[in-house]
Amino acid sequence: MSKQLLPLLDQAADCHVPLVAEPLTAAQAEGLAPAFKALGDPVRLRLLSLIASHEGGEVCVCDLTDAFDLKAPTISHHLRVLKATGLVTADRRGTWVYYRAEREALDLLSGLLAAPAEATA
Amino acid sequence: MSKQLLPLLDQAADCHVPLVAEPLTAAQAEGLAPAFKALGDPVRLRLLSLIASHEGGEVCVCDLTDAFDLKAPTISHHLRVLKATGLVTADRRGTWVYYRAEREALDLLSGLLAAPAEATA
DNA sequence: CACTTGTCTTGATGTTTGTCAAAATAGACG
DNA sequence: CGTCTATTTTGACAAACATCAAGACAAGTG
Repeated sequence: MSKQLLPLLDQAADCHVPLVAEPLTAAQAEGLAPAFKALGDPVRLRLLSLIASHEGGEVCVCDLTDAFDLKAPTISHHLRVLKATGLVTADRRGTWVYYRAEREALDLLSGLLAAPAEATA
Repeated sequence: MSKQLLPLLDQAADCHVPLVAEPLTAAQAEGLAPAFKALGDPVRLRLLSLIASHEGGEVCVCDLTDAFDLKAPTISHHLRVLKATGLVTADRRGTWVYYRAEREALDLLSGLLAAPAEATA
């Protein structure tokens, strides 16, 4: 119920209106910026894409590590950033840890950038 | 014609498919990340929102400066970042410079995060 | 041409960030 | 319980960043 799926997006959850429609408040902007910042790194963007697009909805870290020329700690660091914003969630099952994309968070951000219903000139 | 409305989003313009649908290539991610990074700062997020939501579609820098507790050079810096990614365009008319949001760029990013047509489970 | 106002550029500074090596934790398997 | 693999945490360092003061540039006004 009061599950906190979107840690950093929480306070901003009340703005389902595109930022094109009305100016964000300073508080909303501070709540939303970390999510975009998390997407602002090529590695994290690919990580999220790999996770979100993977069949079954979840991916083992071991599979993610192989897709990059980066050491495991670096991948782990980026995953933590994504997790901190609520864009993904982690779930350990035995030896392996699986990451899953949080569509709710993606929808929030997508809607924020979308055009407001009507026109697109 | 070959107008370059989306400087940094240019190379990534060929991915109109949500990142949920299929994994981004490294090149696509590198092309897109700067745009999200530009949105990853509270000040820039508010700036974009102020510009995009303003009646008439454009805003004078002088109006933007007043909305923040920041010096003019700082605002100018953030506007330049937004401009470099193609999220906004600038246009000097006489004494004042007007900024305008580039809906094409916003649509691209929004679509990238959107769910792929069908389900939303 | 001088003066004023609006905007941007340059240079400097303290903070944040991406990356890795080394060490720590978590679980499986003898 | 010891050992092996998977993942995370810690610590360190260079690169990138946000911010400002000072100065430069643009354009309108006397």
